[in-house]
Amino acid sequence: MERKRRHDPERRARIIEAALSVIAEHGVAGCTHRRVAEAADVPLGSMTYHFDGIDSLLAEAFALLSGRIAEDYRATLRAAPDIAAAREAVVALICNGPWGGRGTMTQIFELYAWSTRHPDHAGLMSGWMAQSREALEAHFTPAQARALDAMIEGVMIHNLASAALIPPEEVRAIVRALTGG
Amino acid sequence: MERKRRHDPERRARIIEAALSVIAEHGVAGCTHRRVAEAADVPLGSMTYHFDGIDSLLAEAFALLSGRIAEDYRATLRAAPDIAAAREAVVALICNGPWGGRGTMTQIFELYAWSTRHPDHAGLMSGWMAQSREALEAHFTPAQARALDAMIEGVMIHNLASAALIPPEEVRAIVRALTGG
DNA sequence: GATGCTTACGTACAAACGTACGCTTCATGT
DNA sequence: ACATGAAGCGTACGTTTGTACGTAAGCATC
Repeated sequence: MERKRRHDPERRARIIEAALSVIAEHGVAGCTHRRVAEAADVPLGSMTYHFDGIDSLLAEAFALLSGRIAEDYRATLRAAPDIAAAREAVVALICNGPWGGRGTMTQIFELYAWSTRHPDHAGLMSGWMAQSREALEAHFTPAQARALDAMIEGVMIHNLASAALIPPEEVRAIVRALTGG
Repeated sequence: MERKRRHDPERRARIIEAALSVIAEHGVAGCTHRRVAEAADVPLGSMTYHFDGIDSLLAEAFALLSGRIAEDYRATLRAAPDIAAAREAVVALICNGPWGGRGTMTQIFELYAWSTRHPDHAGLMSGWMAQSREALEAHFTPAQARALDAMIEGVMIHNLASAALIPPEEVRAIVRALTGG
């Protein structure tokens, strides 16, 4: 009988990471203890040891996802020195789109669906949006920030669905229209 | 031994309807034959009799959902006699929002997530968006239609997440900005 | 190296799942 | 009234699921 990797401090984090990738591939519907365990290369027993149940694992996974994306968002905008650059940053956010491939977008949809059905975790969605709005308000008025934020979301979804991407030039024009430039 | 309702021509449709409401409440993850059967008040056996499997039931349910929403969309826009009315129709679409309560939005997210993971049914999403874009193009230029379509999506999502709705006045301003009015 | 305490794992179990299939019921033609 | 075929249901089966729990490994202390 052989026991391996008893000491493995990254394990918990690796499980969460694995959960995200399982979600991307199989959705929340297919995110089972066993599948995640295999993806993370940990024994099944580790699942119930590290997490209180599948829902609590999902909650942590989604928290990681939203935190990560919000950070990306913030960083991109913070780097902009003036309004013109900020506008261009927004264009970049939209066009570089789902921050890491199609899978990320799937994860985001699953997050939306899941958090809508779990009022206890509604903060995942609203907090994230508050953060992105706040990041935008460093450069724009609150009303403009609201409009841009919604626009980013909407364009990304449409870009994902219809394969025919809205060209950057057009995105730029929209951003200009929304920010009175 | 008692047998009931052998003759029940609406049964198939009722099952699909029930599937949608189960999805709203439990997500695709919790959409099981048994739960749907109970919701539709039909015996479990009817599930496999009327549908080839759970995925094929989901596909039909989502098709119904998207068709229904697209129709709503089209009808609202078709009723507008001129540009000004069309703009107002768009505002109405956004503000009256999820066409039938929070549950509808959950269903839509689940549809997005599901169809993204099922390439065979990607047409559900892209077809719907094509339809709504087409409806918009009766009144606006293609570029404006794309922008409005994305905007509608984005604002609705944000309205759902953050409880603090974007006021109609502001929506009206955005629509005006996007359509050069 | 023996002891005791913490950490982590293997495994077993009940519940819930999707699905197949034989049998009942009904409508129809005679 | 009866036969017959189609339609629809009840049930049972093999899998997969989440989770609990006894037990083994690691580690500090002596």
